[in-house]
Amino acid sequence: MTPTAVRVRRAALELFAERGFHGTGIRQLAERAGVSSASLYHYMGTKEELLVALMTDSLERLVADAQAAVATSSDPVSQLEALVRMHVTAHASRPLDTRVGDHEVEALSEPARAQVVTLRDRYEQLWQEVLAAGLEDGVLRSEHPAVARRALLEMCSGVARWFDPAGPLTLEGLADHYAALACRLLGVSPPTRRGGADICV
Amino acid sequence: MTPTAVRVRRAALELFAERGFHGTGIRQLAERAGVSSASLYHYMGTKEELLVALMTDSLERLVADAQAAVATSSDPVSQLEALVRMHVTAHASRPLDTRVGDHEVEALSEPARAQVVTLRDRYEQLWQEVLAAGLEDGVLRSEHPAVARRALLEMCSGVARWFDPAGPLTLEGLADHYAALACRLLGVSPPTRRGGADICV
Amino acid sequence: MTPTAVRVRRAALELFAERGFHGTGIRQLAERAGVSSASLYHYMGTKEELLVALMTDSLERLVADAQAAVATSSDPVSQLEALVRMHVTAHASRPLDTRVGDHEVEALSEPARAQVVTLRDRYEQLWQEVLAAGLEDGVLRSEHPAVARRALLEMCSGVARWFDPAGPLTLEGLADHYAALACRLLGVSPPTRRGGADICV
Amino acid sequence: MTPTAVRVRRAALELFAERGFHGTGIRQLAERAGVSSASLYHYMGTKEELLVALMTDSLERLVADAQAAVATSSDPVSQLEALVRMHVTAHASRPLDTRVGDHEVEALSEPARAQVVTLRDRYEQLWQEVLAAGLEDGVLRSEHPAVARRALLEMCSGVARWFDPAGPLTLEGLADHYAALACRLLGVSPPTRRGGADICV
DNA sequence: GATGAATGAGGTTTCATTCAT
DNA sequence: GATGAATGAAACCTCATTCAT
Repeated sequence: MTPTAVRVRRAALELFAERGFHGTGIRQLAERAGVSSASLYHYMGTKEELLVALMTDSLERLVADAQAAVATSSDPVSQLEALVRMHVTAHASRPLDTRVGDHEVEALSEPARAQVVTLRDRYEQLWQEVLAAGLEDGVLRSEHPAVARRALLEMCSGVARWFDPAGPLTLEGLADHYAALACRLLGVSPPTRRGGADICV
Repeated sequence: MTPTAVRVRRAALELFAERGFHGTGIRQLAERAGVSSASLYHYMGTKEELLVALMTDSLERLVADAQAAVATSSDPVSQLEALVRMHVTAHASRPLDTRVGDHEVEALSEPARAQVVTLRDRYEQLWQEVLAAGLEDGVLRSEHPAVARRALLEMCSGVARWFDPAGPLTLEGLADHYAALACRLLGVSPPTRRGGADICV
Repeated sequence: MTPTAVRVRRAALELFAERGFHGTGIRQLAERAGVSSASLYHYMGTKEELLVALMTDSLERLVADAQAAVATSSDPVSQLEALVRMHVTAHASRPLDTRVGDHEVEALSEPARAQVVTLRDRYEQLWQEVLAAGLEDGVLRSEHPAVARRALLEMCSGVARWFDPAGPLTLEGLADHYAALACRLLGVSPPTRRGGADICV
Repeated sequence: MTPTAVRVRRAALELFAERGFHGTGIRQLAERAGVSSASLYHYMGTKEELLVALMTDSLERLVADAQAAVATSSDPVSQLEALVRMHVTAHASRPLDTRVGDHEVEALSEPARAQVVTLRDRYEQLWQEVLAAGLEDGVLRSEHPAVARRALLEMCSGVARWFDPAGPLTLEGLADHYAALACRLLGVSPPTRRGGADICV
């Protein structure tokens, strides 16, 4: 990718996150990227295809990272912790990607939307499998697993909307925090883990 | 409000929630409301003023309900529980309102945006006051109160994106669930409350 | 149709005939019709749909007139003469319609093109049936009927490109001329018709 | 001309004939010619200059061939037959050239249009001179010579729109056909020519 | 109260063309 | 000789809005 191509994608990411897909004009995009609006079309197909590219890249990266997270262990609790840490870190460090991914699915028309939704489902499927394994093993507990999964994801995704890297919390600290919270949410008894350290949620 | 006026607001709420403010055209609005696009202007000022009205109504109701929730008790823990129950119930039962309120603030231009942000801040201020009181009293505990407040709100607001009234969970059950979760998030020792019942989060 | 709608169609007909469909801009169209380019869209779908409407109307009229012409007699020679007179008259008096119909079929995209081609084929089918009947009866003669049909049509259609109503020839005279010519082209022996008058082609 | 230059001209001829000058984009041209759109500009001036070149070449060839046809004899009837045979052969064997020449004159801007029209007029002038000589000699007869000339030309040019070299008719046969037809059109008494053979038109 | 007609501004995209490499 | 990158102008079309009826 040429520097200009990178600038175009960066501009799109910023503007789609700030103002939404429909709220972003092609001319604003061009201005932010530092090219003419006609030149934009060397680096993208249509505005929508640009959105699809951004979403697809972001989701594919998330899926790959999730697969890697799951692969670190065969213990559902450890897998869940790894997923949460990865998810929170991703959302805190790349909030633009995730905000666009979360808010602009409705802006896509078929068949692009179906493709993106498929990717997102694949990602959530990984969480579901880990949760299901943990619930079957009895190391995780929940009255409403489906609800718990969504609540957990919403909570973790929320960091993209407020986390400030210049704030008092490091990415590492944030990930720790949320991993512990996830365990509580799913009934993992804390004392038996990590030498019983006093983890304040 | 005449029936048509109600239909216009309902249509706007649905479409702004579905497709976003910028993604909704005045003609779609008219069609959904069952009037001509010219007639729309008997029931609203501009498209943006319609959005402002929807947001303002929704937020004012939320603020009023929050004030009522806080007034039910002078105990910070009870107040927090009441806030959570109210917030979750509102988001689960009126997801369109809250989705519009959460996503479309950026679509407003000044000075409308400032007004809406002021209302939202007033709402969050109520949470902050309850949390601050609880933390000072020592009945709530948190390493990072600001983080905890936002994480809690994100988690609770999330229900607007997934709660299904036809699903297995009642609004009541959902509110119970989240009230308990909020307590855990803020270090309220469960055994001392409600006769030590085993509340599964 | 409102006066403005008529002006829009007239403008389109003139410009599409003069400069071609692709050579005519929406702004020229608007200017010629005396409306703004945005107002144009009250009277048409897209530019292409306007072209389709013009072509369809013109062809349907031609087909109807051809059916009427054929219905005037059961004698193939008389039918052919009626067809030629009608065709020549139509092309001489409405040259814009026929020029657009002849030149701009390629500008259409599917499925509109197929519809228009179907109409045109239906029209030519009428000629073919008359010719076939005449050939079978032996009152018409041709070495290459298919060639004769196309040559005849081309010759008759050509008047749209040069006939001048202010010139020395009346529409009536023109039609006479071409009817006689068609008879010669198809081997009708002139002496037996119209009392053997000296018809100069 | 280099092979690439030939390919460019061939591509332009095909596309201008298929889709018209305004309907053909520079990028389609490049693709059909197998070069980049920038490279196109090594082989042409502007798109319009390319059209002018194609038309000029085609018309100059036509003029030269017409002059040669006229030079074959001093008998107006023979000259007319030679012109018709040449014109029909040209239109049947090079339909792209003639279609572009016939349809795209309007696409030219001045002064190019004037040049092309001058060439076309020079061509038609040759026909007119032959017809005038024949009429004066009394070997050709027509009520409306101007009409006859245009009708004759339209009829002959029409072959470019339908002649199929793979069809039943050879170029030679086609030329014979049209030469005989032209004679009839202009009142040449057939019996006195070619030993009175029964020429079926 | 209701709407068809109208429009200036702006939407996204494509145009023919140039130029540095 | 060839081309990727770039662009001003213009393409078609839709926008939110107004107004006479």
